[in-house]
Order: sequence, then structure tokens, then C-alpha cells
Amino acid sequence: MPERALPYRPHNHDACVSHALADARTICRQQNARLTAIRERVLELIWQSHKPLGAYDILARLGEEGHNAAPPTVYRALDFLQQYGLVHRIASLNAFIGCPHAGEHHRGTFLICHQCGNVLELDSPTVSESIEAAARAEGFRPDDITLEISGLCPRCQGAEAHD
Amino acid sequence: MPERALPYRPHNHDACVSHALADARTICRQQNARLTAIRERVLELIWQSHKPLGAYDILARLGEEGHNAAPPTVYRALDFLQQYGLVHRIASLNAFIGCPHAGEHHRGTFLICHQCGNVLELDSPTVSESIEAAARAEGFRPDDITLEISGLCPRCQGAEAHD
DNA sequence: CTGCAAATGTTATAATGTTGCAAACTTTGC
DNA sequence: GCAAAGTTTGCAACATTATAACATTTGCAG
Repeated sequence: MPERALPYRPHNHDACVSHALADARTICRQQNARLTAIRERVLELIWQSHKPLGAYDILARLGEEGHNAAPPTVYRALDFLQQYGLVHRIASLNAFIGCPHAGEHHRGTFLICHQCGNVLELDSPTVSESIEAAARAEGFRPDDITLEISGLCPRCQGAEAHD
Repeated sequence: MPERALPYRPHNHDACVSHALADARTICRQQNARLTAIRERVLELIWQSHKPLGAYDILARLGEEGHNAAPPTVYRALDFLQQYGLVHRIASLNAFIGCPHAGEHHRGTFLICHQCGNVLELDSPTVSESIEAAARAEGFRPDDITLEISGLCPRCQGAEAHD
């Protein structure tokens, strides 16, 4: 399994995109889900950077390329992509980001840099277990976990030091 | 330090409200902040249950009692209350809830029951540390943490079993 | 090729949140 | 007490995010 590139480090981003699209095709084929042209295009747009994209940003991009879409078109595509774990919604930003380890219907942890806007998705079993343990200690049965950490990425910490 | 009541357990809720208001007055006095009539009323409305309240719900309640407020009035009051740690915004619900351990400018963990809608705020050092450690392990400097756990509270788990 | 289900188009509207400026109120310095 | 300065609130308009309802098209099984 190849190491994935870090959002805030220079990398060949085309590889991220094509990897994500390839994964999506595989997953949809396996599950008999239809990755239609619009759905794929929305996914591709979301993957054009590691910064989350708002639904209306996506709408605007589609508009620029001549596809005169209305909000429901985008939200429906996003619903589909979320359902198959291909993108996540970041609640604290009302925005969407591609999932680098798609496939499982999971919920990850997001490290959001409020300087550069890049988001890294983490999947830490340690953190998940500690959260679930805390919930169960209160008699609560956890179901869906929203964990979004806002702060400074390594790159922006460095930049800050040079100010 | 008295034990706080649990949201989903029967309790004398008036005590919660008066406790919260008393805390708020103390905190604002200490910090030379003005807990004006509207701000206090908004806080009181939010505390009328342990279910988060949307900004427009608050607006409607104010309307019912003859105070013809516009959205900015409510959002400004909410901003103030959040600033002094008296209420929290739940990002995954676009709603606001009173903070049971107000005072510090902190960010808690929320256990949200998607059955009854009640929310319990937790403050688990173990969880916080585990999250911060995971973030720092990626070279990330965490700043603000949004942790919202949706699931079933003990009471609703019991009810489910009897169906 | 026909008919059904899934997907998309289209219009309108709901829900949530913000900007900008004017009026009222509070505090402060004198 | 009173005027200046700062803070808070009122108010109108607007921006952003998301959904509802229904018509139309597309893909596919029989």
C-alpha cells in the first residue's frame, strides 16, 4: 500500500485525483452503484485540491464549464458520494472534501489548517477508542462521530515563525 | 461542588436554569462584561431544555413574547454568550446549547441523542489529550476542537428495548 | 420496443447567517 | 450634571446553504 501524499506538502496532485477517481470507479462497480458523469465530475472537482469545497463553489465550477446546474443536482451528487464514503462533509465549514481512504462507510478525523485551508484526514484507532469509551462510560451508545480539529499545519507554523 | 443533573434523567430543571443564570451573572461581573436584558433572556431561552435551540427558534420565542427582534439581535447575543463560554454552538446541528460548566473559554465534547434530542456536555481530559496527541503526531498545532457524538442516550436505549 | 425505476432538470422556497448604518443607551472624564 | 466616546440595539437588506415538489430524461430488464 503506497503512502498517500500530505495535503500541505508539495506533491504531484494529479496522482491524488486519478487515484481517487480510480478508487471511486472500483467501489461503485463492486457495489453496483452508478458513478454517472455528473457524480464523477463533482468528485473530480472536489479533489482538485485538499481544501474543502462548498456546494455552491462546485455549482459555480460546473457553470463555468457550461453545465448549467441547479443546487439539487450538486447536493444529490454529494449525497451519493457521501453514501459511498467517497467524500465527507465538514460540518464546521459547510464544505466537502474527498476521502483519501474511501471504501468503508466510515467517519474520520479532520485536521483543518485555518491558515492555508488544507485538510488532512486522519484515522486514528486510539482516538476513536478513547472517544467511544468516554461515551459508553456515560451509558451512551455512539453512532456517528464528528471530530474536526482546527489549527495550524506544520507548513503554516513554519511560515509563522518567519514573520 | 454539587453534581449536575443529567439531561435525559428527570430532574428539577428550574434549578438548572437558575444555576446557569447565576453563573452567567457572576462570570460577567468578574469580567466586566454586560449581561444585558436581551443577552440574559436568550441565555434563559436556551436553557429552557437540554435540547439545542436554533437561532431562529430563539427568534420565534422572542417574537411570541412581543419582542420583535431581527436575526442580528439573536446572533449578536449568541456571539456574546459564546465568547464568555456560556453557550456552545453545535456545528452538526446548527444549534446552540447552554454550557453547564461555564467560565473557561473551553470547547467540550457533546453527546447528542438523535432519539430524544437531548445533549450532554462532557469534559474528558483523556479524550482531549488523545486527540491533541494525535494532532501533534502529525505536526499539527490544534487550536479548536469540534467533537460531537451522535447516538442513543441511556434512556432511549431502554425505550428501544421495549418496542 | 415497452414499461419501470433511477437519475436529472427546473422552479421555487426554506433555513441559516451577515453587512451596514442609524438610533439608543452607558460609561467616562470633566 | 453634561458632553464626548464607546458600546449595544434596531432595522432593512442581503448572502449563503440546503430542500421540496414535480416534470423530464435516461438506462435497463423483460
